[in-house]
Amino acid sequence: MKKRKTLADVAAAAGVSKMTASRALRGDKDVSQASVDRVKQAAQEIGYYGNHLAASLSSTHTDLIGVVVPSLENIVFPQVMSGVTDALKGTALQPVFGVTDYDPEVEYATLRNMLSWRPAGLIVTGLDQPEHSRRLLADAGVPIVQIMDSEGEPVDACVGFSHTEAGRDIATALLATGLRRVGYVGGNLDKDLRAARRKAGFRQALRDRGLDLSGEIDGSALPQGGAALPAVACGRRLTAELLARRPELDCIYYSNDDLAFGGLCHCLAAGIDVPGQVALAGFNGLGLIEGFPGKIATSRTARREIGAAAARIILETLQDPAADRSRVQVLKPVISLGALAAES
Amino acid sequence: MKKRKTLADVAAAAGVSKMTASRALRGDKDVSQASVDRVKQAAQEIGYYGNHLAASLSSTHTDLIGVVVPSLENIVFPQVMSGVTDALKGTALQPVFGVTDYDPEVEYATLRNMLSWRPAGLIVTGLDQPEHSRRLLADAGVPIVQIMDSEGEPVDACVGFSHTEAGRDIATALLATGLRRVGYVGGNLDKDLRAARRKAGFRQALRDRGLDLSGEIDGSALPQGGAALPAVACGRRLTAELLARRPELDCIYYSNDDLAFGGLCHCLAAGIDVPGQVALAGFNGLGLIEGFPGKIATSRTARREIGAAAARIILETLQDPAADRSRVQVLKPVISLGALAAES
DNA sequence: ACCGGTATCGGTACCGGTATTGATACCAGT
DNA sequence: ACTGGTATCAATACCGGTACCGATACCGGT
Repeated sequence: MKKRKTLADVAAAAGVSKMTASRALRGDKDVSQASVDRVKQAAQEIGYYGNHLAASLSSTHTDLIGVVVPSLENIVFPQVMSGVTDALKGTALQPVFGVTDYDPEVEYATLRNMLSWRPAGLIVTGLDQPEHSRRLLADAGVPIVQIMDSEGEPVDACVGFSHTEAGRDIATALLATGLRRVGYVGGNLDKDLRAARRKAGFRQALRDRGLDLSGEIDGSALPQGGAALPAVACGRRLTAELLARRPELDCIYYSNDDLAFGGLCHCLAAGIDVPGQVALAGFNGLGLIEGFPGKIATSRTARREIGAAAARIILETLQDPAADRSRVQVLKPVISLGALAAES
Repeated sequence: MKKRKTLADVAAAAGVSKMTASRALRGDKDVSQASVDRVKQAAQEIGYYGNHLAASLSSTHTDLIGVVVPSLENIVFPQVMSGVTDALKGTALQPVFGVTDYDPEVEYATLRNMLSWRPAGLIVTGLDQPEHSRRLLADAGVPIVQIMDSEGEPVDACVGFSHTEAGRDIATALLATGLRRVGYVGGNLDKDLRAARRKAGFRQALRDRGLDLSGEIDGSALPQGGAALPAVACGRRLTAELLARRPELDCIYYSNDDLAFGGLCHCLAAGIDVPGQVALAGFNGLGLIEGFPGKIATSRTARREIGAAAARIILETLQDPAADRSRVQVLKPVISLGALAAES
């Protein structure tokens, strides 16, 4: 392989100094149009494309925005990433993604790794990082936006909503339609702390009315904890099990839409009327729910918007670091009861 | 904000030279255990975490693997990314993701951008990059793996399968069960060239038997081209339209599983027996198909495996650039006919 | 012709690390 | 005591750009 082209090559080819070539390519001023043309022409001809490493080291700043999410398998997070990407389109900033698998240690390592690239800003999922991660973020010296949550103290800024409240709200809405014997189906509560808070909020709302969960089951009931199973299939199996044990349930709350949808599949196959016989409620408002309009109640989260809003906060903070804006931005999920609404 | 810690700070705190500190932190040899301990201790105390920009510029190599995918909205690509991430876990290499929105110009820009970070390798979706992008890849001087396809000449290596063949194969399998009046529902064929090739292969297989598509429809039939609609809902609407126009169809092939699933939703709601009255076939083998086991035929693509295999090829090439291995690795989709198989 | 101002360009010193080479200390062997 | 080898560390020269500042050329005004 031939040696990589450097700015010096471009400069030589264009017959100008390195400095002028640098300015010409970056569109700096103080360069004659003639020089700009010659330099760009030369760069084009020899196939030069710059070196971000050198540029960033020299200018002591990058155009990178680190985005840390817990998972790629749950479509919600790619959608958040999409929102970030879209909001950054047309700006100089560029997103870089990292995945933590819901593991705080992996998260810490990912954050350290990202910071060692000296990003211009960081978007991190969740507010409940362990102390050492929080300190890392606090000392980073760049705008930090925590997303998908609003319960707790953000390191810097945050965009999201209260999961406890989300659980409480949908419980309240469901109870208002007259449902009373409520069950719960969960995924991996031990790792997904936000799902756990939704459940807690949900349960709290039940208790506030003198009720409680009339039955529950989670992924650990399945072989290998159900980890190997696609979420939809998992929800289907868990629902079958739960309804076998507690046929009297008139409502099931799931930790997310995929599971809830699996539940619907079971009910359809088993001839159980939804929501007449048993109502189902999920979380997120995924596209697959539209397949059976109205069948599943859900809280529609604004994940693309959250990603976009986070990106915008970073952008604005970089433009005007002084301006003080509200640190917490709440984008509350919108409850959709589907067919239940008509019945109530 | 206090000034960022540098290696010099660590060295000063530990009472050694910059060089020794560098070696100690990287685990190089020729450093006494006592020094290593002191340096690590010092780094820990002052909260030093390195600067990849400087390190990479200095050593003229990075641990970055660029991964370029067309979309994040289709869960298939996050799964590919997951496969890459997993395969790279435990190695020094680190994936960086880029999204092109199926736009060749965006792709070109993304590739240039990635290359200017001097990655150690590149994983790119598809084999049909335009000429200038191909040249960029060919001249990059790092291992390149193109994925999700095997038709055409790879720049370097590739892992995937033939989409033409995939379309042909499922057509053949469907026809073998006696189906004859076959329709097609597509998404954005104009941009997704691989989906277009599947359709072409599918159609070719029909023609080889003296048949042809008995009806077809695509996203452009919907307001805004159906772009705003979730894929499942889109499939549902398109299926309704197509079956209204061509009620005689006994089979519909979709450009992917999401659309096919939408079709199933329509049929269930409309009381159309699947696959008895009309058989449905999708593409990918997504988890949501498991919701109604056997209802939808599909070609199960090994996308996680493809991502992992691509990552492994890069790893091996970096370890031993000389070793010549096969440049094309085919991971053929596995056809699953579901309930159709039993009937035939 | 001389002056100051503007437009354009180049030289130098870094950015924060690492590869390389050279220096130092200490030891055993003879 | 002297030599050679080994272990450990430090100094120097970059990596490929950019910030900063000084230099040059050219202009109109007087």
